[in-house]
Amino acid sequence: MEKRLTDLDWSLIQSFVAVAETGSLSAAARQLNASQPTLGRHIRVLEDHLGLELFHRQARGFELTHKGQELLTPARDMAAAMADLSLRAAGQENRLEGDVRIACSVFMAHHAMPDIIADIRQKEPAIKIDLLPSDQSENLLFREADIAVRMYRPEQLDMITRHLGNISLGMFAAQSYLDRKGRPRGAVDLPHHDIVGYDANDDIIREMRGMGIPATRDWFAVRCDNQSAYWELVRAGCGLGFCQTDVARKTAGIEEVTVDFPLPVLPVWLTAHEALRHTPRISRVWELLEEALKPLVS
Amino acid sequence: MEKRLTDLDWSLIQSFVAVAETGSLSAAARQLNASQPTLGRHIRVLEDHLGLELFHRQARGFELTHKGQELLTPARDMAAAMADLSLRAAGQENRLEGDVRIACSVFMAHHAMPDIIADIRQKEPAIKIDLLPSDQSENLLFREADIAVRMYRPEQLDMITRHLGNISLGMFAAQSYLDRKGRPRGAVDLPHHDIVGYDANDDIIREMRGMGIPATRDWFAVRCDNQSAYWELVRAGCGLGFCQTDVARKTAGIEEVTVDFPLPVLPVWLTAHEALRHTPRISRVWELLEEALKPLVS
DNA sequence: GTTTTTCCATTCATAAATGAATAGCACGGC
DNA sequence: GCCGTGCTATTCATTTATGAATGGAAAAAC
Repeated sequence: MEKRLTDLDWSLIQSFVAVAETGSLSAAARQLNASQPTLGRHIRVLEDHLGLELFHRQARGFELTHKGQELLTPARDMAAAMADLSLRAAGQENRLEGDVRIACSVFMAHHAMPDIIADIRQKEPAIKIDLLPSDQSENLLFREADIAVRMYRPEQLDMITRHLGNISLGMFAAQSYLDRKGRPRGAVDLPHHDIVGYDANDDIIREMRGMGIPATRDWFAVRCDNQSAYWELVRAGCGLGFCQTDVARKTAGIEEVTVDFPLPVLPVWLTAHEALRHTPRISRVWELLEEALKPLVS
Repeated sequence: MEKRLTDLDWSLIQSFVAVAETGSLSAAARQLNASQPTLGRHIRVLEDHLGLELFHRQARGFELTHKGQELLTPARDMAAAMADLSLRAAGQENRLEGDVRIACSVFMAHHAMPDIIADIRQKEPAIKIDLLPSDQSENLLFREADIAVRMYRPEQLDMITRHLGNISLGMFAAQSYLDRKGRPRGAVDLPHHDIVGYDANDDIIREMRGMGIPATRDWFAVRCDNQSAYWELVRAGCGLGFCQTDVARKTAGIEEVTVDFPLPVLPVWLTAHEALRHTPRISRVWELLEEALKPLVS
């Protein structure tokens, strides 16, 4: 016998939102820490229950039908209410234990954060840390992360932010490269050198052009968007490259290259959701992060 | 390992709302068509996950803590969004089959509705009917019923309503009673008769006083709030009683008593949620109800 | 004061859900 | 054109959730 709509299991809507937003059962399964057959069954059960076809089945995923689109609005309202609830719940917790999720750049995840997190783990063994390396702007609103370390001022509402200071950048190269190609004495020498650049990411090009240096994509003999791999390329002698001075100076076999133009600094911000400011494990980790990051900035 | 908050199963919130609003695991289980141990586990899992105590355990049920109260707001937002979603889904259906839930008074559920529903079932075998006898004002907003038959003008927003007409009332008694006690000729004779009245429900008293008849609770030798039982009491000869004239006239062994004061009429309204007006099975049942109820009213 | 009723917590057999494994398909990259 | 990738659908062994049964407690009814 067909059940009433009020008997609909809310977790089916949870699955519906995930599939609608990711575009596939597999991606939704990864997002919800479930499996692809499970998500597939949830969508089928939901469609049978509502008597509606919510998705067009494509070879490479699911696409919302118009009817499915119509239902996504209230479904997202449920997701927003759920996020609100979990935020309020987290804000009320008083245990100095549990998980804390920290988002930061991929590069920082490779360099500064491992030692910092090792330190946090020693000081607070009951707190477990999830590290989210990402060069995209995390949406803290849905609590994909509890605390974020940012290189730009966060502008979301309801967030607490603190500017810790600035990281200076420098231009560096492997000694092996410099021995082979010579040491540039200024901007005029740069066209005679190999420079490691980004691929699709045009941050460097825009920054150089902003300084009056007519850089183009062709200037870069080696290009890579992954910042950690980028640094390994520089270290391997592929050319000149940019790096945070504190990281570079710790790297063996690397020399700082004199530049006669000013390089920008990177601001470093800590940010977290305002509702969590008094959650013991969040405020404790914030404290420890601040303590650890302060010496790295000016 | 403790899971992230975003991994919280939304159906736990569904259970949370039900327990919060009903005040007990058992009542919530009945409401959600689940079992008491299941609801108990859901609340425990939710509390463990959030790290919060949401309810005080009482001997006769669960009472929200302050923290639980705080979370009820977003939890109810989820419920509201779910109701909106299921309404939109229902509004989009195009099948002339499925369940339709009809709410009406207990009395009507006993008398007029069985024949009407038998007729609907014959005409539309693919439509299944749930009948909700209730003398309380159902909240159609959360779709406890799809269509309601009302004796007062529904005033909720977003509803479609139609006034079908009015049911007339009369005063009746069993022939056996009248043979024994005589036939009253007017209001002046009433104090010499037994009248079947209500118990806690003071509708009759208020109505009589409104007509200038100084009725009190003591006037009624037999009192019962259950309207079907009430009518059986009248039929059994317990005294004079009020009834819808169409129902009374079909009852063997019952005589209408002449009264020299006007009795009120009962308006009959059909009402349903506006969003469902084009849902085939809803509009079909509405049609059939209207067709069947029209002859009963003037 | 006693009995009845309603509730929650616990146990465990059963039912239902899950996910590993797999096949097949279509698209994208080379 | 071929190969690799990512996807969905299906099957079935395993895991997990459910609910029947039960005991105990407290409140309500008599």
